Amino acid sequence: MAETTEAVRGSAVAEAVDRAEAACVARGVQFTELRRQVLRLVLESPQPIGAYALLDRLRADRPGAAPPTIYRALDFLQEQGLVHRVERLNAFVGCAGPEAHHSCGHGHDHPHQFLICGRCGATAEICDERVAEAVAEAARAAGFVPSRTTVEVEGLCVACAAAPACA
Amino acid sequence: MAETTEAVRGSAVAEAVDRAEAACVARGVQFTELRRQVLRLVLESPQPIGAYALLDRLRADRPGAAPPTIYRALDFLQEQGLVHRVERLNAFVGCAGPEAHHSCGHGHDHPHQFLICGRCGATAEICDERVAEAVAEAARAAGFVPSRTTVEVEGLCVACAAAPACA
DNA sequence: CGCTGCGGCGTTACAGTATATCGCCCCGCA
DNA sequence: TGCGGGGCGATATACTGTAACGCCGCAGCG
Repeated sequence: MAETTEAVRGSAVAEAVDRAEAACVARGVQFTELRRQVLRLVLESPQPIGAYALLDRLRADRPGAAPPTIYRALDFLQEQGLVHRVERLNAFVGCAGPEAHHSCGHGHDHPHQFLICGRCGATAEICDERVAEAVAEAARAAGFVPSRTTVEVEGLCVACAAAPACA
Repeated sequence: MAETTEAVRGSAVAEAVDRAEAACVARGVQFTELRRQVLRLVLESPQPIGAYALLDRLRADRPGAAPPTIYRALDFLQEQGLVHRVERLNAFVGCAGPEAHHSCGHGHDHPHQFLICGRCGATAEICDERVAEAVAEAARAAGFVPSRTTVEVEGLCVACAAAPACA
């Protein structure tokens, strides 16, 4: 059962990595083996994962990996919109379907918001146009020219809200 | 001129500290000398200030201060809504007029948003109801029960946007 | 009075996050 | 062949944050 789940997840990850590679090729940027490995590790994590946890896992393949190794790869993946940073957690998540946002007219840095469960740690990415719009308008009203926006909500996910008594 | 400005700032800070103390007394929480000093230091900084920069300044008064000293004080001040953390900067700012938000019906953790200038580092706090509303609604639409929300916009402030050519 | 519990704080140690810098290699290009 | 840039290895270091222990003052209480 767990095997099936992991196999499914694994193939979904593999497909996402392949799509990412195709996108990078199309943009004329280098999708190297290191970047592929790091993206795979981020996508394989069911929750946001810290840079050093990522580094530990990367060392299974690359014993010599050091902090700059992982940070350089993460910087690249963020620039390409394949990975997002969750500021509240100092951690990283794979982007949910970046190509969908491109087809919606957004660039690599498409608007997004995070819903972070304070109990189980699950983090969902949503893409709400009204939120993005309201934030952009509030900024403009202050004479501010926005470039990148962070919206992160901490609270209880559906599952945890339904079971409030458990420790 | 600079003296006048600093004196004005200084007295404004002193008044804000006094208001904070009154609020804490009214709530039955302890506004100790350490907490007063840390709040003053945060308010005196024209920009968001890091925990360790704060610690350095605190040591002028308290040579023995260590990281836990500053973090405990900051935790308290955040709980009381007197200080906010800017996640993107790993830094802290004094809250702009917390009592105004209370009178508007918000608790100590009133909704707020930050506009962070990527060039000069100036950080403005705004309180836009439509943004807060849109975020809360988007979260609820996903079955999520929100508790605390972070909204941070990076971009160019009015002054820096008006002078785009300067290095 | 002594006991107990708790909050605030000092102190030490450590964990986790991030960047600077140097140098090598490969590859494309003149 | 020389040159330049990107990607990466490697070392060192800076920055941010927390765990754990213990002391002290103070309120409550038998």
